[in-house]
Amino acid sequence: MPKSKYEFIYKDLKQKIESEEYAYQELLPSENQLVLAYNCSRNTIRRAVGRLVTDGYVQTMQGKGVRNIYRPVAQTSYTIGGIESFKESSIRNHKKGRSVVLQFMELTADEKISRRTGFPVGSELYYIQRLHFLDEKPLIINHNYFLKSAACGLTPEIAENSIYEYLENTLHMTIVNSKRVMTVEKITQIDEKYLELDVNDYNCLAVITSHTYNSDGVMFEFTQSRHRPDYFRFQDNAVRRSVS
Amino acid sequence: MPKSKYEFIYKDLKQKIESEEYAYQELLPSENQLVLAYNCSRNTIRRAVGRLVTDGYVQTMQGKGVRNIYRPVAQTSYTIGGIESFKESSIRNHKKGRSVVLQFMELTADEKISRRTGFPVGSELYYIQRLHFLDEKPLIINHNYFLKSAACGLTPEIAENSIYEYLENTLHMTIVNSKRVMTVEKITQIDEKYLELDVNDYNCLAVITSHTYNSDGVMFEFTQSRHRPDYFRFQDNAVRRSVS
DNA sequence: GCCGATTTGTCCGTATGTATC
DNA sequence: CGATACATACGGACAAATCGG
Repeated sequence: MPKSKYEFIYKDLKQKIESEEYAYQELLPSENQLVLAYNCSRNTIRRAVGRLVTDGYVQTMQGKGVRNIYRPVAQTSYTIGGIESFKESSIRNHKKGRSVVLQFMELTADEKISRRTGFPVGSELYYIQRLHFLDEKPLIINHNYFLKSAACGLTPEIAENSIYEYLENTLHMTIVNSKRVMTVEKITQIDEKYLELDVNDYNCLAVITSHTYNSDGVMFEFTQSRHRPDYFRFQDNAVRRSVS
Repeated sequence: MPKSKYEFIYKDLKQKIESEEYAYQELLPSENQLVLAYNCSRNTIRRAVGRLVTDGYVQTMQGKGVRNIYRPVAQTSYTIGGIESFKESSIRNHKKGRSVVLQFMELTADEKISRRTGFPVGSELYYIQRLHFLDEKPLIINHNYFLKSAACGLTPEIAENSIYEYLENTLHMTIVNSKRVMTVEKITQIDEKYLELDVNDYNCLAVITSHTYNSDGVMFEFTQSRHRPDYFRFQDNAVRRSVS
């Protein structure tokens, strides 16, 4: 049971679009029709449709209607979405995921770590290095730094399963948003070894650096994800806005 | 003059945050206070704040307030945002941009081009290859395919300046959204030549493939942007949603 | 070209729920 | 408990764009 009405409508419409109940380029029912169908106010419909717009599922046209522009994609590789744990995206991509903890240690942020992660000097941190497999293929090396005061009680066993599951379900933390930067970097010896790469083949990989915040407003996680280039794929839908 | 009230408030708050009128981690005035300050309804405030949330500028906390989490970033490299022309992002990054047209031709989509671009077989297209310089450094090679029926009248001269400016201001097209996929690919001889890369240094680059739609719902542009890896940087703010 | 019907966009006011302090 | 804050939802009004007659 979804907690809100507009979220129910959003998911219902999304599912109808994905199952091609509306054809590509077809107009959805008008807002007023949807108001009757879902027995709610126009604002509620508009909120649901707004999410579909940002998802790139539909586009709205003043005076005309709401057009379905969703195309089912052949997912040849691993796709990244919002904020997800590796476990969650494995499930979404219908693949079998497995994680191995390469390192697990506690440390205190010095000048160098502080510059790299954004945590203040002196912060008590967990540092975790993990290798993620998808269908038994090593695809991602993660370097996680968690603020000990926010993620206390982490163990290698938890890290092997799902850290987010622990933070959300056991510590009852609410993860809110994540600022990410994507770059391309040279591979290191560690990458080469664990991701089974050959420098003569690819000598770079895709790197996602993220600062993640919880509902207390504290940046509790800094992560660098290093992705095998031949399996990396990041999807996005951008909306054009007036050039101010 | 912005066309809408909420957009004015959004930009005003954004500017106040960027100029650090509110400190990092400080709470913004409550919605009710903002209602008084801007002399508008609470809905309007909430729309403005909602955009700031998706921008990663603030986070809202039920029962507490709206916290500023914006950090001014040292922009060492070229940053990509929403849907922008190269000219627009050059200006936003305060750099001097210049574009050179390497190829300009008209062609008809055959089976192979259709598979690559998503345009139906037989579509009349412009194919444009351009090299973009930033501060006289070659950073991006673009391969553009434009639907002739939507972008008619394109010339190499326009392509050298700004195609989007032509489409929006002369043809009065409204560009709406763009589905993008980011990957890492091996460099080609063309990349090596024009981007002045050395295979022994980097042998990959960042590739952004995009399908762009206008307000008529037609996919009028397919573009592959190939970015010099050492200057590529893509920023993003992701929001965590319930795992349905 | 004009008019009216339809549809989305913006804005308002209000009521109620829920979380925080 | 009450006051304050954000979250959800409703209903109404008018503007702006589109389309058909």
